[in-house]
Amino acid sequence: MELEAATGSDRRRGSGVKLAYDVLRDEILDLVLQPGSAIDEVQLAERFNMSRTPIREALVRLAAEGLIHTLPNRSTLVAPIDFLNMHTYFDALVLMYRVTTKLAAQHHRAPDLALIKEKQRQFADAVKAQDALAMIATNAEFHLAIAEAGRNAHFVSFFKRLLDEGRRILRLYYQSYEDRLPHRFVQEHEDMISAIENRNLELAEELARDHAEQIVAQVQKLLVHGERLQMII
Amino acid sequence: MELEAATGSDRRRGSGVKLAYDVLRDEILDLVLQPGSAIDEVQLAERFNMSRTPIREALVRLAAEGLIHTLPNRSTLVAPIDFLNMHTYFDALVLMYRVTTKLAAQHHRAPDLALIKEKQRQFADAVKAQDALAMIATNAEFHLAIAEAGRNAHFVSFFKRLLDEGRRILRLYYQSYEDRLPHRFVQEHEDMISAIENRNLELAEELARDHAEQIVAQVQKLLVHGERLQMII
DNA sequence: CAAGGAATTATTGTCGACAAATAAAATACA
DNA sequence: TGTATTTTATTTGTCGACAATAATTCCTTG
Repeated sequence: MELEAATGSDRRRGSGVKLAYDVLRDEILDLVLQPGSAIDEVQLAERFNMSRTPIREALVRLAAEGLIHTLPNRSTLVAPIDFLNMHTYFDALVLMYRVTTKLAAQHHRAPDLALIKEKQRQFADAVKAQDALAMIATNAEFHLAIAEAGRNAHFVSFFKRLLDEGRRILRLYYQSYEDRLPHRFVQEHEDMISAIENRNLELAEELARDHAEQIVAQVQKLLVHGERLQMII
Repeated sequence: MELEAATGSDRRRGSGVKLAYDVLRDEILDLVLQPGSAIDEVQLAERFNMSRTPIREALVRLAAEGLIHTLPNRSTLVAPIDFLNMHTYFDALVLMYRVTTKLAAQHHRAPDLALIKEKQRQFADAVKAQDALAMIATNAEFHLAIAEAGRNAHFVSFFKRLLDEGRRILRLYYQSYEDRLPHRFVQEHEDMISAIENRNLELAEELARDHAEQIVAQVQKLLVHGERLQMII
């Protein structure tokens, strides 16, 4: 039996940071790395078979996105989940759901709709398969596709950031529940698609708001009951 | 006559990046660095009397904020101003004006209001003094103070980013006009403060929207006329 | 003389090492 | 025994150097 890969790291020149960044980002958002836990540069450097320089660059980028916090001259740690101000997050999320969906109804073109429906199919499949992780991912992609159809890059990037942050929260949600409820979301998605397709701006926005508040209510109900989540803070 | 400072660079340990970041950011936003122009790392390293490492970190952070673009293995350049999609920027800006002002009316406390009024005084002074740069800066600070009073960190950071980006556009605006119009903005600010103080959510949002659209209209009127601005693209 | 290819140059991405700053441990002292 | 102080150790921030990639120049060839 051989050792894995070993030092045979012939990566292409600029790909080091991207690799570290992507992996770390996923691990943070999928709660593989505990919120609040410390991050060691040298350890990461060894793990990824590269020097500290590209690791640091990846960390700087993650810090810029708010996914890690850097204490000067001291450790850097995975950003904690801010349960106290959760409602501000939901406010922002609901607003972005509304705005992007409305804009999609206004500005979408044919290929946009095809992509949105494709993502919806994938989401439905994930729900059918009761694959929580896939649900979270495809749901985010679905709404991001809608946002793209709205053709406002500023909203897209802000929304994307919120959805990322939300991955950590939803992860907790799906972990706790037994994956029963999301069927309802599939139908709500379908309704939103119809509204977008018919260019019914008001309806699209209304459905998006209801959909968002629906999810928010579910998650909040869980958070109130589940003091056990406090463990993770 | 002596040479300036020379290599006597006793900065404190983590301050190098911050210095480079702050200076470059200001120079980009104040149009000292032309949008689209190239950035040379070595040159910056010499200028700031430090190695390329902290310079690179500053650049990575600026790139994360969208203020510079990095072409892999090639030069990095100051982010161009996207005149084509300017309307999407204005849409986002108007929405954030509305949302943050409404939230401020809802959640502000006494010290918030004091800070807002303080910023408003500074803005009025800048208008009186016809100091365009000060107007831009204090106006941004005024609206950011309002956003802070709204107590939603997500909105604050998004709004901050938009206002930063806007500094470059407003810079063009104030450069071209002869600094005559802004008096009107002072009164509009006063009205917004009153609405916030009286906790009149609807009025606050309405005034903020009008105020924002007022500014947008001014800038757009300029941009339509001023093909000369295309030079800067 | 134009076009394609080879050599040169410039600039970035990565590395290993060192030094400053902080945290932890060990020691001294009341 | 508990607190203050020195010592040690760990970890970050910075540096100079090297290597890979792309841009540029120069040369060859049709």
